[in-house]
Amino acid sequence: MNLPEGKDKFLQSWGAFGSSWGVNRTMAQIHALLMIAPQALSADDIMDELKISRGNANMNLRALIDWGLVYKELKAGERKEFFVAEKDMWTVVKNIIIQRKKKELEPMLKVLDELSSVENNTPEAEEFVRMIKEIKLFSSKADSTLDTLVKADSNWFVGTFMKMIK
Amino acid sequence: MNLPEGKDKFLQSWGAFGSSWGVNRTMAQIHALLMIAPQALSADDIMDELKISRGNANMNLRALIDWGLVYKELKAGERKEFFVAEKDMWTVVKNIIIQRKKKELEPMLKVLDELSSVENNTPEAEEFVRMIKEIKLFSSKADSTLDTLVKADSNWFVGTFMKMIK
DNA sequence: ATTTACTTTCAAGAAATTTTGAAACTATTG
DNA sequence: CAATAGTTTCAAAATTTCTTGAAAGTAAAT
Repeated sequence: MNLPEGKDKFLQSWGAFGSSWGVNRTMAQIHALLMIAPQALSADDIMDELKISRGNANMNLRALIDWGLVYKELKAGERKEFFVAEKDMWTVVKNIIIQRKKKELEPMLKVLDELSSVENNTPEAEEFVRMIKEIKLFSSKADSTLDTLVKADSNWFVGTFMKMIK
Repeated sequence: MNLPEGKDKFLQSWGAFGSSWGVNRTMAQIHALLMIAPQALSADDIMDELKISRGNANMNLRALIDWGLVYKELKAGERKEFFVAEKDMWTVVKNIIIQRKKKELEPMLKVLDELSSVENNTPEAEEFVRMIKEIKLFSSKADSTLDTLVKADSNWFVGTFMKMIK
């Protein structure tokens, strides 16, 4: 396979993959494009390569920057902004975990906490509270596991953890 | 908070939570409803409680059964089918991992494998292949970590792993 | 073999999400 | 300060995803 074919296939697949992971197709594709780019790209480069509008490129780039997956780069003497991807996969995954934990898991934990104080006088209410508590216990464990994972460094993940579970 | 309020809040939140995790809102809500139900529910019960159509209920129930998150239950003397949720959270999460790994991670690994044989003669192609290989390495590790996790039993997860990383 | 009870399917409609593009905005240059 | 180069915003359009409901399907009961 040659480069243009390969690039295209990667952009396609990464886009599809991303969209099943809570990152929209274009956002994932911009990230993919920047990951394989040997140097920083401008908004226009990205619009050209992915055939997307300026607005779309801009909005998704901002989101990627928010998530810590892309950085702005200013080139001396150039007026435009250039963009580079965070290329370390461990950092990429870590940042995604941080964002999604904050936006999804933590609010859920808060709700579960409120719900575990539902009056449990009937058998139905009893079952409800029992189940909520089980879910809460499990979710808190997942939450703290993720905290630890995020604090751990890449070497720990690829080294110790992998050895341990093998 | 009383039971009806609590139930409602849980169904709402779990629906929203699910939809950011690749499970559609209704599918997550049906699962939530069945998790807190003290006994098996019929399709009509589910339609009533969630105010959804028969078709919707049926399709999402089938999907939940496919994923191993819900079971059919036949009651003696009853012609209708009843449904119960898998209530063990570890099994729930495990089954979701199995499904998503198969549908999302594994195809991606296959693509990455094909892409790592792109001709690398130019600097751009070299960077491409280098990056693809890094992503592939990382993804294979994630893949085998998930395999191990799925094989491990609940106690291992809540016990050993938690202790180790704490 | 017909009725009755229930389940499944799927095309069309509704809703949610994403994308566009042009106008507004900001900052640099001459 | 006017012109130029570039960025941001956001309402409307396009696309994708989900839901409905009625018709078709299945199978137990009479």
